[in-house]
Amino acid sequence: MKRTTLKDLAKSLELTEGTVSRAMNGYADISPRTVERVQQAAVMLGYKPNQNARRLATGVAETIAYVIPQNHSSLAEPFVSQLLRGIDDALSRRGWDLLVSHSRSAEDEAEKIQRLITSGRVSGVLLTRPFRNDARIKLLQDAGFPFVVHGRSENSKDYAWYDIDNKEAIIAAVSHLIELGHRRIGFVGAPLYYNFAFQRLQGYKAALQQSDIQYDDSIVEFTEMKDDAGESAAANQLDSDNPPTAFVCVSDTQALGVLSAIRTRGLIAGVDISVIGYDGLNMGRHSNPPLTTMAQPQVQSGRELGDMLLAVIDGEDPTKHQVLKRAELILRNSAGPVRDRNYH
Amino acid sequence: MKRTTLKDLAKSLELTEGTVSRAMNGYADISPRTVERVQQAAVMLGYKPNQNARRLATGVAETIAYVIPQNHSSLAEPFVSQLLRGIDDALSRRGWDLLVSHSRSAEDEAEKIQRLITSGRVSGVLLTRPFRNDARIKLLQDAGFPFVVHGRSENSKDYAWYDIDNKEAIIAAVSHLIELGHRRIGFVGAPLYYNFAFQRLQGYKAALQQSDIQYDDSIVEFTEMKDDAGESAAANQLDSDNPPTAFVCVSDTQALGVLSAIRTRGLIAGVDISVIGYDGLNMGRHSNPPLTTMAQPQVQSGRELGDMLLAVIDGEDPTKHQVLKRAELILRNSAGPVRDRNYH
DNA sequence: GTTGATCCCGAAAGCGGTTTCGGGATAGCA
DNA sequence: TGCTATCCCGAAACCGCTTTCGGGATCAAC
Repeated sequence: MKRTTLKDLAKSLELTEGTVSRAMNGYADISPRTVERVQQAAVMLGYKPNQNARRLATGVAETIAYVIPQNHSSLAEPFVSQLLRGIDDALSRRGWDLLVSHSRSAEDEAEKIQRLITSGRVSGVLLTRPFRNDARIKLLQDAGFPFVVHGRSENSKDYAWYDIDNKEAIIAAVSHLIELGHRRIGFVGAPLYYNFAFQRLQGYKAALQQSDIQYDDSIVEFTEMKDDAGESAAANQLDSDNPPTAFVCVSDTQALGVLSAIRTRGLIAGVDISVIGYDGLNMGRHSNPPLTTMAQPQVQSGRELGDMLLAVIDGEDPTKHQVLKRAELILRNSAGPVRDRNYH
Repeated sequence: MKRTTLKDLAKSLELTEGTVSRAMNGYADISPRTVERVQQAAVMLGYKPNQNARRLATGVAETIAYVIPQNHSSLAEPFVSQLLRGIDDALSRRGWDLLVSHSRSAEDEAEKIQRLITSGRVSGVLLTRPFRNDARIKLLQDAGFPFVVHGRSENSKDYAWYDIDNKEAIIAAVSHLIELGHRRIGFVGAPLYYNFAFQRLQGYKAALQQSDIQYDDSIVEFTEMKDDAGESAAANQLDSDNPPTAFVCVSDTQALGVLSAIRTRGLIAGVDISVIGYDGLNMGRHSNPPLTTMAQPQVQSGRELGDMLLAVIDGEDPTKHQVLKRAELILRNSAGPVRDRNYH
């Protein structure tokens, strides 16, 4: 099962390894005839360059890493898969590889990144779910290592990122509810050290302000991004003296929990209580009722993220690669006109 | 941003590169004192071995590839992510890397596998969704390359695999329906070139036979594993003259589509028509109604798959690594007692 | 027929590790 | 003290490919 190596190929062609190598890599100083011969022999002998040798020699790993944070809640994970597909699309156009790495904790993640970049295994890193103040980003910056962030931290002017306008998206969601007549709108948020969570909260506040609605922290909560957490958050508010008539959530996962809480209480989401999620997960089409949500195409995101990272690795100015997308409101059935409070 | 290399380390310790290398790799011919010194210096200087060099020298890639087939339907993808986490768990105990590779078609996949194994990038391959007669498996076998399959092909005695007992699982599902009084049970299957699809069909037939129910191919369909496909399959049957009172599906994805079809017709799943899915996706908890399904823990599967592959790479006999698990019936609300046909 | 430029290719030095081999220094024993 | 066994480490080859450098052939031009 010995692989055919460059040496074998060279020998069979009565050429030098160096010459063959240059022929395969499109150097100009090789005659077309020789190139032709080499390529034919290569397919004949089934020659595939040993990537490890090539990477060692060139110093480029031709691999990028996608680092998945510890607490990606299980229900949110469909989009990880979609994203991966998109990234792989972008990379495979160049024949690059995609490494995925899970982390157990924030420190673990920093540690893993450190190892990844100093061990020469990857030539770039894709970060996700940045904190407002993110040590990983600082680490990559200090190391001068190519990276792009899916999302952005508070100070995002110096690196490449791809994000959706979180604030604007939540404003759209809340406005939609307001147009439906809702004035008491609960907010199911995420921990504020996530910058997206912070931004979405800003959006919530801004939207209320636009309509002269008083911000009331008794109906805003910050929970884990899990269905259970969303459910209990909603439960608290629904059981209170002055429950909201609608919820906006920062994730579909939590929104599904909210739907459960509503259903459990004999109420009908979209009729008695409105709910808007965030992520546009496909599965929201099958929830009870189907979930109105803020969406963004994940495969496409992955593709763009991959291309961006490639560009940055090629030496392009990271700050030239900062793209902000808009989320789209997907109307399904979980949000409807406000209804007079005839329950409770 | 120059990395510290083995040479640097050796120089600073006034030792040879070879000696330092052996010290770091736990060779016996290095005095404990020297090992100690080396290790300290290593952390001092932040030395991390260059993986490409190491891989070139040792000939082992310390990386395994997970090859995701083209048509993993989007709704089934949550479990890909879970699986990846499990695999990564297993690998990271050794510090190995996980490469994921998507393929666009069956040929593309064979091509990618070929490249992966001959380019020295990986030391093992994880296959999934095998066909009854799978060219990829043959390719890997012929190459003598370490691999393990998630699932198995028709002839599975010669390689390592991890599978759930598909036939038994469907028997359990169908039997459950039969116990609930159903006798006319539709089957929403998948293309039979997938071996799991074939096995599940076998289970369906066997279960019917056990209860002396005639197999009726007018209520069995083989569709893509997508929600839409499930929906239209169910639609056909529901709109027929003699519709089934229950469905068993080979995936949750399809089952969700079936639920839609039922709902669309003003019927209530779990009351008017029963449905059982397959996969145990978490999202089934939030469908309408929550989906009764055959489940299997995916993270755990990933972990075991990873460990198995590692073992095979270590040279263990692949045929010693064939594990068959049982799926578990998760009772939710989409399957209930048969009801008199008072609709239609 | 020289001269210079041009075209191709050979030679060789890495890239950063691993691993075998052999021998000097030390220890053990007589 | 002398001899052998043991312990450590240095030396060097090697993994397979890339890339710079230099020079022999070839060709055009004078």
